[in-house]
Amino acid sequence: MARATGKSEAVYERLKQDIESLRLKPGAKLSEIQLGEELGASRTPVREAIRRLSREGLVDFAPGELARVAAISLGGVRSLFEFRMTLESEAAAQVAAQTQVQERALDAFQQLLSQLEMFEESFRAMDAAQQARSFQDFYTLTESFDQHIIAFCRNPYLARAIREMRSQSLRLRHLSHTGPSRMLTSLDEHRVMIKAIVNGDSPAAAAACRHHLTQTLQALIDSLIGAPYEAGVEVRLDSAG
Amino acid sequence: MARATGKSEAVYERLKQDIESLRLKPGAKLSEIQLGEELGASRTPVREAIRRLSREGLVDFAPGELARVAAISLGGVRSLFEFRMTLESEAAAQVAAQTQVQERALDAFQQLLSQLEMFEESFRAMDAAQQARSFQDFYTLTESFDQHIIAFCRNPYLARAIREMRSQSLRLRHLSHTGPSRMLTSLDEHRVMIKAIVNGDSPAAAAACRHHLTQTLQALIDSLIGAPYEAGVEVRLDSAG
DNA sequence: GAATTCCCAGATGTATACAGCCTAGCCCCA
DNA sequence: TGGGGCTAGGCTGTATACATCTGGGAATTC
Repeated sequence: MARATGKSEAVYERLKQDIESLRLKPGAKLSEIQLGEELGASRTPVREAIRRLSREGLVDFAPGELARVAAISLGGVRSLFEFRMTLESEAAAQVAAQTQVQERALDAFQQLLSQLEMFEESFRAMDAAQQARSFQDFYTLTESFDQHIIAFCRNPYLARAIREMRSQSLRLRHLSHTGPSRMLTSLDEHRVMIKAIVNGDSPAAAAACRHHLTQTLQALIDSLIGAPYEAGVEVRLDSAG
Repeated sequence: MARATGKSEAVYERLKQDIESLRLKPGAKLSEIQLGEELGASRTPVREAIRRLSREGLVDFAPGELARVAAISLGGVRSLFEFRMTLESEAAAQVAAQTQVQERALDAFQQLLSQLEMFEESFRAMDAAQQARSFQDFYTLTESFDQHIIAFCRNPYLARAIREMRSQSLRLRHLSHTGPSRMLTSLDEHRVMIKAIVNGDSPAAAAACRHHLTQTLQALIDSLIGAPYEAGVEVRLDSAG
């Protein structure tokens, strides 16, 4: 049964979603047998999925021991964002250079810019309740930006590394409950990044990217320290990782 | 038979060595069954090892198809070095900052510096034949530098990414046949990097690292273009990757 | 009462069996 | 002689069996 979309892939996607959405909490035991029974697969595909998730940092795994959903620690979050800064500022710079020579890239980001400015305008006109309700559109927009960066980053290693770090970031988002105020500043930050990219200004794009990630990290940390047991999820406030 | 050093690990290490040393040539077929028989293991550990190697870029693997030793292309080599530049210049900068606050780090690099200067001095005194014969010591020294960077890089994601890129670089080394002239300039470049790190000068460390990798890439490319079939290994000169 | 030791349920590592898919090579036909 | 279809072999994906090990709790001892 060697189908293109095999069971291993299905188990992987399912587990990834469950971990990203915090449906599976950090520290939860991941028994191959139990998961296999739950997801209707045997141990082999489950095993493979767990290994893949382990390399993406969503699962803590040591040979011979029980695999567990990766813990979340303040130090780990800092490290993650620091690394993302290294990767994504470089990617932003490369993409900015790319828009000057590849029309498709320029078009894509110009279109994204106008989408963002339209949304930003209507968003600013909303009251707080409406703003809070449109957070899904906000996420769709920012995710679209990330996808563009990955898609137009011509270095495949860099693109893959960024993609692999995304899963962890997505999980953290579910702990931070971004409010309307942060959404507004984040929209600003995105606008600055996109403009730099469209203008082909690599240093500005890199700087804007670093700034955005710094602000996002700060908002996240404030959120974590303010409510370290949000949604029943423990966040270790030590400096490990 | 779940020993601490399991068969999966053994198969992985063995395959990795065989690929790095070009004993297994790019494009060589990696059949799970055949490898299992050769290495005295069953398909399961071999499977796992192949997946791990695929992640490190040493194996080209697509679901349902035969896994093959990763091809080497000029474009791929460029991408690899560009990515290494992103990672390692950042790490060098971080480690430079580290030596100012952590005595162990400072000591380690000062010791490495004196080792390198001693070797450099004696190396310059050798004739060409002697220099060519001491290339193993040269490699030991430069690898020691890489290990120090990884060991004292406080960001675990960055450290892991650098470590995972090393296997591919090691394989490429076997194609370039670094000569005494390049060894000398490489020693210089390393001395500059280490001095910047010891002095705690992060920007200088990053710049020196970029310079070193640029020079190394150039030497490698010259070598590849000059003899693209070195050791019976085909190097694709297209721009893929 | 606390620490230590022993023990067993359950988990992992590995081997092997079975089912579908891909490929390569041969044969047949125009 | 060249091209297309067919068959056979081997390969991967998945399931399951077996040996060994982990680790968590109960009983025991100081």
